[in-house]
Amino acid sequence: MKALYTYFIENISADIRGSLLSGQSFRWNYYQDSEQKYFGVIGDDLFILENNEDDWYTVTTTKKFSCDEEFHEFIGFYFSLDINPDDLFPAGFSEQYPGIWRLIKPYLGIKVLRQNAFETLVTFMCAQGLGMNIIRRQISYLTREYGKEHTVDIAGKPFTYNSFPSPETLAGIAPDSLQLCTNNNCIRATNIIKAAYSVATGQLDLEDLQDPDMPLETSRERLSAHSGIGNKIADCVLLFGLHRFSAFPIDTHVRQYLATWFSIDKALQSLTQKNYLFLQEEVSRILNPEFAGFAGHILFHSWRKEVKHLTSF
DNA sequence: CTCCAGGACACTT
DNA sequence: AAGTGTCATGGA
Repeated sequence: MKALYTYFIENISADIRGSLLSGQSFRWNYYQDSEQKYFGVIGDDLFILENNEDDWYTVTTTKKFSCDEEFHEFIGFYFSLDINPDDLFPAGFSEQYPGIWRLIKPYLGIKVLRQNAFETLVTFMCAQGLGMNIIRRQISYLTREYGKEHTVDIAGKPFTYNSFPSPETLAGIAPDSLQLCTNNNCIRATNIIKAAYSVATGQLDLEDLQDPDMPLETSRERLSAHSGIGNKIADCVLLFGLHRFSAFPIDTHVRQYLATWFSIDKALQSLTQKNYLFLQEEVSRILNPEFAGFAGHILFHSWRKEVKHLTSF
């Protein structure tokens, strides 16, 4: 049974809810159905974030920090607080696209989380061609089935949660077993097991890919060399799991907003390799290339919420 | 029954 | 190299 520790976040300038529940992680949820309280797992630790007032949060966690400073460093890293929000969109963006700016303004506090690379890799391999709700369910199955279980005493009641399964664990299971966690898709289960094996054996070194000095194209090629990983999933892993904020994944929603908001007609044509790269090139002229993916995630979420009115997260 | 969901890949030109 | 069709599965 793990112990709990309490820390405080004071005056944080970030949209915590939006960051946790905008489809970049599927490991966070409302706690006890409270809109002000979120819980999730980072590594082997449970985190419960409770919004007190405005930008103040109480954090209850199984992770013991040696001091307050270490806690804030951890939070700052996870929520990318080191990234200046003013750098995300180029100067003049709000004047050039006032209509879009009005829609995304409530979401400018959303941060791209610095998540674990392997988790992100598996998560987005699962996500292919599925809706958010189903993805969430699959990841939940996956962690419950193969992740190490922990129990913690919360107000006298035992609360269980699971770590994300390790590469070694996933590498060693049978496809027809994992299939339950991949919407009964055996091909996808096989691909995930292969990728996990590749990570477990060191053939795919995710630490390497995290190196900011490695060209983005090289990182992407290393990832998409694996079956089941194309441009889009590779870019998602780069952005959400390898902390490469320039990586700009293009999916069905992104295509829609590129066409509607930025009048890029080619966004609606078939997404061939050439067209995919062309669209990224176009985007690099609209957004700040260094943070294209970061800004793109804000646009993505705004589009889903404000235009499509989707409630899944 | 049709269409959609944070696509990938083999197979023609 | 580039474009086109196919695959896969559950949910609305």
